[in-house]
Formats: sequence, C-alpha cells, structure tokens
Amino acid sequence: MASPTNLKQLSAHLGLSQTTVSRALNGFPEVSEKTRQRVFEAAKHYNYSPDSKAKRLATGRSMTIGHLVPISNEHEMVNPVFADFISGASARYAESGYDLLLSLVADHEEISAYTRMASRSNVDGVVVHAPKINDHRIKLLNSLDLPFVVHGRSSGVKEDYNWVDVNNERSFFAATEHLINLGHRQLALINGLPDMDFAMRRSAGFQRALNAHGIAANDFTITSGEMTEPYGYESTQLLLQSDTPPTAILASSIIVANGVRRAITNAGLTLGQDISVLAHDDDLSYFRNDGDTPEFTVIRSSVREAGRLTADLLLSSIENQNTEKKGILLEAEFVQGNST
Amino acid sequence: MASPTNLKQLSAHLGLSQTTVSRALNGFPEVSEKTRQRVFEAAKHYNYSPDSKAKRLATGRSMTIGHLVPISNEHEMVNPVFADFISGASARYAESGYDLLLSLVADHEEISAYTRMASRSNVDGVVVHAPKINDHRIKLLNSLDLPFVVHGRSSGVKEDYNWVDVNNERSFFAATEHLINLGHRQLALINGLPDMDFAMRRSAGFQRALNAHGIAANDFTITSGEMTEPYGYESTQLLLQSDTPPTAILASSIIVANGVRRAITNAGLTLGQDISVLAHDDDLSYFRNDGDTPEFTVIRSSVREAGRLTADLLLSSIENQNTEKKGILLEAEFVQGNST
DNA sequence: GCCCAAATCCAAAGCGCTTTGGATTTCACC
DNA sequence: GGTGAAATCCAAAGCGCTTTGGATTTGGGC
Repeated sequence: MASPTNLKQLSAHLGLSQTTVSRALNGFPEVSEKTRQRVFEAAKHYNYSPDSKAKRLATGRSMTIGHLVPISNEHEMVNPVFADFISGASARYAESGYDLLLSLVADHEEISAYTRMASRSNVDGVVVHAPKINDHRIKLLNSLDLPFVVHGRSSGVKEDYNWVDVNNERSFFAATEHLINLGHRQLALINGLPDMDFAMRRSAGFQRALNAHGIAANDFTITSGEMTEPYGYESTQLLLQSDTPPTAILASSIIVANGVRRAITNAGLTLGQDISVLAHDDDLSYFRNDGDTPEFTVIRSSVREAGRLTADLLLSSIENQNTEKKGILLEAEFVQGNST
Repeated sequence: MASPTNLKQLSAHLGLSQTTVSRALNGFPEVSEKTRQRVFEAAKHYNYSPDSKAKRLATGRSMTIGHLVPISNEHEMVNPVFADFISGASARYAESGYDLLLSLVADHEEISAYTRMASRSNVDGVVVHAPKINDHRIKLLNSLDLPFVVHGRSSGVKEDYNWVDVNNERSFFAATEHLINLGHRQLALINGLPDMDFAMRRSAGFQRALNAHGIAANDFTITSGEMTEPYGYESTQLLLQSDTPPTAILASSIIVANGVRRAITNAGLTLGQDISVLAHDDDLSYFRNDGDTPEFTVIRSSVREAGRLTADLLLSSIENQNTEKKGILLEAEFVQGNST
C-alpha cells in the first residue's frame, strides 16, 4: 500500500475511523491511550501531519499572525530593527503553532491591505509596525474587528488598543538630563521622521529636559529623517559646520550613531572628548554595543524582547477573546559607555 | 438583510448560483460581461473577498512561499541583510497574490521544520537562506518534492537545484587584485563564518588573486566570524596589533566595514591613506554607500534585487511545473570610493 | 419559424479536516 | 447474570470555496 497521505487513508490503514484518529492526534480524552499510541506511531512512521489548509478551514482559525510593515513611499526601506523584532516574536508564535505572515505594504495601500486581509480572513491577528501620530490604522482595525497589537503607540488616538512600547519620553528626558548634568549646554537631537509617534515622544522628552534646565531654543537643534547611517553622518556634518556646534548629540539609534561617529572622526574630533554622543540602543544583534565599557553611552531597550512581548500579548488576546485592551510600557536601561 | 459574508450569501443576494459568482470573480469566460459587472459591484459594495482558507483547500494550492531563515545556534541572530532581501521578494509575491511565510529556525531543527512544512503542505515553495558548504537542506527538499530556490549556492552538492547567487569568487578576486595593483602586499580578509558557502567562495577568490601575484601565505590573514559591526572592529584591532599589520583590508560586508573603520580611526590612522579598505556592499537601504564619492570602495550587488529574482524564479518554477533547474549568477559592480 | 451551436447559468460533488450526536463496548458493582 | 455509567469508537454533516457535467437560454442563418 502506498504511504497514506491523508486522514482518510491513515485511518483506513489503522482500521479506525477518521474521528478517532483525528481525536487521537489532537489529544482528546475520548480515545484510549493504547490506540493513541498506535495512531501516533503510524503518523510518525508515515510522516503524516494534517493538511494545514483543511485544518484551518475546518477549525475556522487560520493560525497565522500578520505583520504588516509599512514601506516608506520614496525609499522603499525596511528598517533593520525589524529583523530583531521579528526574531523575538517568531519564537513565541512557534510555541503556540502559529505561522508568521509578513507583508510589506506601501503607505497608500495600507487601508486596502488591512481590509482585504480581514475579509479574506487569512490571519487571526496582526501586529502594527511603526505607528504614526494619530495613526488611522488603529481605528480601521478596531472597526474590522481584527485582533491587533501596536508596536509603539499613537498619540491622538482616542480608542483603546493593545500596545507594547518603550518609554521614549522618559528615557530621552533622562538622557538629555544626563548630558546637561555633564555640563553640556549646546545640544542636538538627531531624530526619526517627525510624523512617527516615537520620534515625537523622544523630541518631547528632550525638550522637557531642556526646559527644566532653562536651555533656550537657540541652543539646541532637532533634525528629522529616516534613521540611516548616512543620515546620521550628514546631519552631524551640518551641525558641526554651524555657528554654534553642539557639544553633545543625542542619536535616535545605534545605526544613526555610527554615522554620527563617522562625521565626528572625519572632522578630526574625538568622540567622548570633543563631543559627546548618547544613543538609543535597540540591542540589535549585528550592532551589539556591550562589553566592559561599551563604545557608546546608550539608553537600551531590547527590541527582540519587545517582539516577544508583542506576540505574547496578541496571542493571549486572541485565545482568551479578551476585549480588554492592554498596554505594556518598557523602561530603557541607562548604560554608561565611552562616548560621553 | 445582513451584509453577505460568504459566497453562498452573496450569490443568494444576487439571485445567482455560487458557480456563476465564483466564475465571475475569477475571470472565467463562461459568464457574461453584464453579470460579471454586477457581481464585481456587489463584491466591492459588501467588501467581500473569498475566504482564503476555503479557497486554498478547494484549489489545493496554499498560495504562500516559506522563507526559512536559519538562526545561529548560539547568538540567535537575524542578519539585517535579510530585511532588504525580503523586501525585494515580497514585491514579487504581491504581484502574483502569494503570501510570505517567515519562519526562523534553529540549525538543529531544520530537518523537522522542512519536513513538517512539506507534509502539512502549507507552502507551495520555499526559499533557502544562508546555504552552507554541502548543505543538506538541498537534498532534503529535493526528496520532499517541494519547489525551492537557494539564495546562494552550496558547493559539494551534486544534485540540481535552483539558485540565485552573486559571483563572490570573481568579485573578491577582482577586489583583491585591485588592492594588489595599488601596491598593497600585506592583505587581510575579514570573512564570514567558514562553513558558509559564500565565505568559502570569497576566500577562494581572495587567495587566487594572491597566488596569481605571488604573495606568500604569511603576508595575508583571513578571519572568520558572524558579520557584525563589533566583529569588524575587534578583528581589525587584532590585525593592527600584529607584527605585520595589513595595509589593506577586505571586509565581507558594509556592516563589518563600519567596525573596521572604527578600529582604524580609533588607532589614530586614516582610512584610505594609512590603510585601505574594500568591502562587499549589499546596497542595504539603511547603509547606503553612494553619492559622488562613496565613503567605501566596494564591490556592490543589490540584495534586494537578488530577492526579487529569487522570488521570480521560484514562482515561475512553481507555476510552470518546471523540472528544469536554473541558476542565476549576478555580477557585482566595482565602485570606487574614498577608502582605497 | 426552426435548428444548432454558442452563451450562460446551475446543482452537486469534492478538497481534507473537525465535530456533533449517537452507537457500541467495557467493566465495576450488586 | 444483570445493570448502568464510563469508555471507546463511528457515520455523517459542515467549513467556504472550486469545478465537473449538464441544463437552459440566446441568437444567427436558412
């Protein structure tokens, strides 16, 4: 007999009904331990596992989580932070048998992408990446009745929603204060794109610290841009050429900080001496900034951990049918390095 | 009447059979243009699209491509190169209505992950990432009869398979020769992990050029490691401390090159003057190395483009039922920068 | 008006699983 | 040995779609 390839054949082969085999495999109590063993062995021997397409249709659950990653219209960039975030989330999904569906979607296609995903019901829930201020996706998803968790938050949004975020305002406040306490009076923040919620919060924390210490508006600068290495480089170059160059720079990511360092050393200055740099550190695996005395002083928060927590929150809200929304706020850790 | 949510309700609502509505939506010729319009309008109005779970079961095609990304056992890293690769592939999938299933799998779970994926048939094909020398996944996938394309190649493997690779041997040969022609006689290659196929080929190209120019074995060094920024930094530090420090360094990626540069400038040396650096450049969106005179001299090959080509090859081999295997070899482009 | 092919539509089977509702067997207990 | 509950198993319906095979309608040519 050819190796049984589906439930029908397998159960015929075993002299059992499909019901019994299905129940045996899915751990139902209505089947004796003896036959369960027999079923398991046969399944293993013939390398059988239930067709996921059929299983999903029968159960009505697609057992997959969608990650809809927005693509910047112009530059088609995928933030490398994303790789580490996914890696955290993926581990959690695997535990519960969920698949991870990745979809890169251009800004102007977002609404249709989410709506289609909901009406075709090929995901049980989604993760919202890179929320903007007043992000319309949240309202949309609530109205679509599709469970979701936002990685970050969106100020201005009235509705309740699940989110996992790092306390950007607070950590950038603390970081700025740290620099001020070191004696710096000319500061610059090299920030992300201004419509991003996290960038807004960082900028708010930055300015709150400046206000608290009475630093005037013409003694600091804030730049905005996609957080690439060249962006860090070019912004710093411009800052250094200004009439009142900053003595301390806050970088919105380690990658940006790499560009900042390049500009500083290219200008013949010494990092941590002529000019201080403090960065936000997502603890990216390809840019570890650790050791006894790390290169950069940072405020660190593992984005991989955020990924794991996001996945966890999403799965539990799906499986417990929670209507109650939850927010998880992570606190970044201050790490003294050589750059301040 | 409540908004129709499935085929049955929609066709009842329209006074048509499910067959006709299904055919109208799927563009079959057996339905008049008039009713097709009527169906389309209703579908749009009620925001109906066929349930993907049911569609997939009925058609027997899961309309998804799996990307199985190996995770380094120890460090749990996800290469940021991956983000750009995916972004290229994703665009191609979207064109043909395929979903992208992302699965991070630890080395020791690879066999079971692939086997399970095949027996549950929840993907129509897979992309193999980061092939090693003599990679066992190729044989496995061939025996599982699951269409696949390898991003890279695997020397030592006898069987035929689809692949998309950049000509690493040739470009590292050329790069090395370029450095030798500039007068360098002490060279170092900061390479990837030694069991990786691409690393082996790069090392081969490097050594072929050295041999061709009669450079002795003690006049060059090759290091191996996970291609992170700190790896580039530490390797370079060690090289600089040696008795015969290299005058030129070949870096296996732009990210490594960032670490190399850090070590060089930290040592008080000037990049491109005291020491030359030439890197492989995947054209990562967050590390663009362009402009009039790019920072680094590089051999460049867009990994995003490789992603697109990989996806294209995979889809066409799935849809045309090709048994004929195909290899696509990309040539890297030499770009003169400031670092040599 | 008639005929036949083309155009248009439909009823029902089937994809491979889960699950309902019920039938049959086992077994401890009196 | 008889009884009833627990244990064990099964037939059949159903998930929402596609697709086969056939029925019905339309329309051009004589």
